[in-house]
Parts: sequence; C-alpha cells; structure tokens
Amino acid sequence: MRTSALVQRLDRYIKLTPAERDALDWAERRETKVPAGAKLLIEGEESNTLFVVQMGWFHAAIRLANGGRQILRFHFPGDLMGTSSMAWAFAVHDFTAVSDCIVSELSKPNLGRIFREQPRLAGMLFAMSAAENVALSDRLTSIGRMDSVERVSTLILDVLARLRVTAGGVVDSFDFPLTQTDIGDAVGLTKVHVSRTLGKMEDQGLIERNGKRVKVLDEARMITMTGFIDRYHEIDSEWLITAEV
Amino acid sequence: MRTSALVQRLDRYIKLTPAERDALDWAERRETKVPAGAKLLIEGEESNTLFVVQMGWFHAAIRLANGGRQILRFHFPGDLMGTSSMAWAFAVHDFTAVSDCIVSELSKPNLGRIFREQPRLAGMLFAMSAAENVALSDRLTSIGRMDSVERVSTLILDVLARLRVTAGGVVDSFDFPLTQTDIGDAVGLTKVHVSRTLGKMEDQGLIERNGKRVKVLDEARMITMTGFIDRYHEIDSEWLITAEV
DNA sequence: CGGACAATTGAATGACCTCAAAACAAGTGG
DNA sequence: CCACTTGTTTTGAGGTCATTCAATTGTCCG
Repeated sequence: MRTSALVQRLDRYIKLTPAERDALDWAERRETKVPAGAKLLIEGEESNTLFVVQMGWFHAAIRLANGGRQILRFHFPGDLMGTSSMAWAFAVHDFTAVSDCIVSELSKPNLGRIFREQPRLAGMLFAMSAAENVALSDRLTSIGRMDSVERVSTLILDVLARLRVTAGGVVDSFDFPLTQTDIGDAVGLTKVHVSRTLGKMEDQGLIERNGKRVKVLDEARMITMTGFIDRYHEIDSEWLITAEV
Repeated sequence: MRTSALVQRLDRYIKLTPAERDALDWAERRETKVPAGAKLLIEGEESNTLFVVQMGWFHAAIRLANGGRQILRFHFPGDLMGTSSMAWAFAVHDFTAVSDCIVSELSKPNLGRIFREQPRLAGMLFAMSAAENVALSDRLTSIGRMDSVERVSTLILDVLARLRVTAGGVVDSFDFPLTQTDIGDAVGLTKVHVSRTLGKMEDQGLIERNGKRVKVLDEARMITMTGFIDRYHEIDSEWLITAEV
C-alpha cells in the first residue's frame, strides 16, 4: 500500500517516528474514489469521520437561505478534511470533489486515540489547522477589502501555494478545474463578473489562459497588489518539543 | 485567586477533572491589565505566548498594504487568543483591546505540555478552535454573499451569541463598544455606509440604539434573513472519550 | 449534428464608495 | 463654566464597480 498523503505531509514538517507512522496507518481506513462533481458529505448530515485527501481537489462550501453558495476552502492531497466539524456530530459544510479524487477515512474516535497516544501528532495537526485558518482569514480579508482583480489574484496565488506544498518544485501554471461560477462563489463575485475580471487580468498581463489551464505571468505584481503571504510553506513546531519548564 | 475564565469555559463543555484544572492553573501565568484601545500584540512581532481573556473584549485584525484593516475575530472572556499563530514564531494578527481588559498568558511550550499530559484538554481546545473557525467561515459567507443590513445583522447576532456563552441567561441588549469604523472593518463596509445601514435597521424595527447601547428588537427576523447559526452553544466531545476500537 | 453547459459580451440598474460638510459627543485646559 | 480640541456620527451629492437580465458564442460529449 502507498504511504498516505497525510503521512507525507506531516513528514514534510516534522520527521515522524515509526510509532507515529504506525498510529496513522492504524487510524486511516478504506480508500474510496470520488468522481469529479460528486459530494462526499452534505451539510447537516450526521458524520463521525474526517477524510484525508489522497488525490485530487475538493472544495468545502456552505449553502445560503437564498439559494446561493459560498465556497470556503479548497482541499488538496495531504489535507485532513472536516476538522471544522470536530465540534459537532454533523457536517457543517458540503464537500464536493472538484476533480476525480481518492480519499481515506479517519474516524473522530480514531483521532481521539491519536490525541491520547501521539501528542506530537495532535499538536502538529493543531498547528496545521491553525495555518489553514489563517489562510481562511486572508481570504476573508481579500473578500472584505479588495476589488475583483485582487480577489481573483488572491485565489490564484493561494492555489499556487497549495500546489507547491505537494509538488515540491516551483509551479507557475496549472489546470484550473473550477468553473467561473465556482470561482465567483469562492471570492464573492457573480460568474459574469468573474469572466470580465479574468479578461481584464489577461489584458493587464497578469495571467494567460488556454482552456482550463492558467499560467501566472506576473506573480510579483499579484503579490504586491494583494499582500499575499504563503501560509503553507513553513509550520513551526518548536513549542511541541521545547523542554519542560 | 479567581478561577481562570478558560477553566470556566472548558468546564461549561466538559466536566474537568482536578488534574486537568491543576494543569491549566500551572500553565497560565501573570495576569495583566490592558486598557481599551491598547494593542496587546502587533502583527509580525515575535511571540511565544497565547493569551486567555479574563475580562473585556478584544479584536484580532490584519493590516492591508493600502492602509486598510480587516477585523477578523472578536475575543471574549474564556477565549484562548492567538491559536492562529501556533504555526509560526510570530503573530499573524494584531490584538487590540476594545474595552478595558484583563488577560493571562499561556506560553506555547506550556500548551505543548498540556498536549502531552492532558489529551482531553488538547482535544477540547482543538474542538473549540474548530468552532471558532466555523464562526469565521460564517462571517466570510456573510461578507461574500450578503448585503449591508445582513452583514451587520450577522455581526450583531454573533456578538450576542458570544455574550450569552459567558452571561448564562438570555441577553437581548448590550454595550457595543465598537466605533462605526470598527464595524465597517469587521464586515467589509465603509464607516459612512455603516452609519446608513444602522439607521436603516432602526427604521426597519430590527434594532434600537441609545448611545453605545444596542437592543435587538427582532432577533427572529434577523436570524431568518441571515441564516445565522449559533456555533458556540454546544461543543461535541464524544469523540474524545469513545472507547477504543 | 444536437443538446447541455460554460464563457463572453452588452446595456441598464443599483449598492456601496468617495468626497465633503455639518452636527454631535466627550474631554481638556483656561 | 466656557472655549477649544479631537473624534464619531450623520447627511448630501455624485461617481464607480459589480450586479442583473438577456442574448450570443464557444466547448464538450453523446
């Protein structure tokens, strides 16, 4: 069996001990395939598990009273999906596969056991979820205080940063499987305006498009424009191992 | 010495054991006063501690390249502030006292020790921070997809829900120490438009204002309008104690 | 070749913003 | 107690960016 993407991710930040790897191996179950467009979990549904993305992209979204939708996060290989629902017995968001995906399950009680027996892993998961939430704050800031070009730029930079965590090397172009409706639901714009905005970004020489493929041409300008910070590059775990006082 | 607001908060969700109380007592240090308007921590500053709010309100904000500001969260007594910075050695947000406050410190290494020795507390903190982040998602949704009246309503309902966690009984009016500039920075509007929006909400019979005091007149309508859900009322911790498989 | 989505484009409307001035509130020092 | 300062809130007028509605083009797949 291939090593879990979660193990690889954690191992990227801290060197895992064999015991820790075993604990994760034991906790993770049942790989399943999820085809593009399918919903893994529906908001409000009872749920006792988290999911580890092994392959593909997901997004987490919430539905509105008026029929609208807000996409909150994107999940990539190595992400532990569903930590937001840890405080309740039901799912607080929808999870939809953006591309064809493979996930494995990690039940909440199994996570509980990890908390009891592998505190370093627990701490690392805590820190990683903190990082993810700061990225969420960044997007909130983008939506609350920036115009359309800046919002879409933030999204693209964010995706780029996430892809680089797994890809290793430098990535400057990627397949963007989202429809413009999806992009709009993620950054708080209508699909019509997303279309105009992408066009404008091309005119300004920020990006280039070929079908679903996006190439970032002027990353530096996009970064200064948005104040983007890559929150995934580094995760500090000093506090976990510092000698006791 | 008074029992820490964090202990009270945790005790509200799970009954703490004496050992757990001791661990928290040991970990929390130095109460300090922070006058209204003062900054407890500045974005980018090196920081090795979290803070427990014992009294008063804080807000967490991030500064923008263009001089603007986005207020991300509000922190109330019993909140553990700064968990978002767990993944780095520096603060990712400003923390500003909205009213006169008292805080105590909880160093990151001490939190590390809690993770090692009190897994149930660690799990509970994880779940609580998840709940907080869902509330943040809710605000993102509000900013991304709702109009001004709905955004301000969401904010007021959110504050109300937070106050009720500590106050115990039902609260329907409270002192709102924020300026309209602050409100605008929290919900993504200009202060001018916040003024107009609050006026409109009064006209519509949603709220009533006397100076800084706000009374919610039609909570039901505000809730249906925004689809607001109180994320703080209940925290599930079943997964922490479920028997091992 | 159709059929279903997705993307683009245009025109008109509207929500929120900017700029600017005035009214109000609270504190400070004379 | 009043004049003055500083900051907040309110109100008005005009401008801008994003939305809405509607029609057209493009793309993928059966």
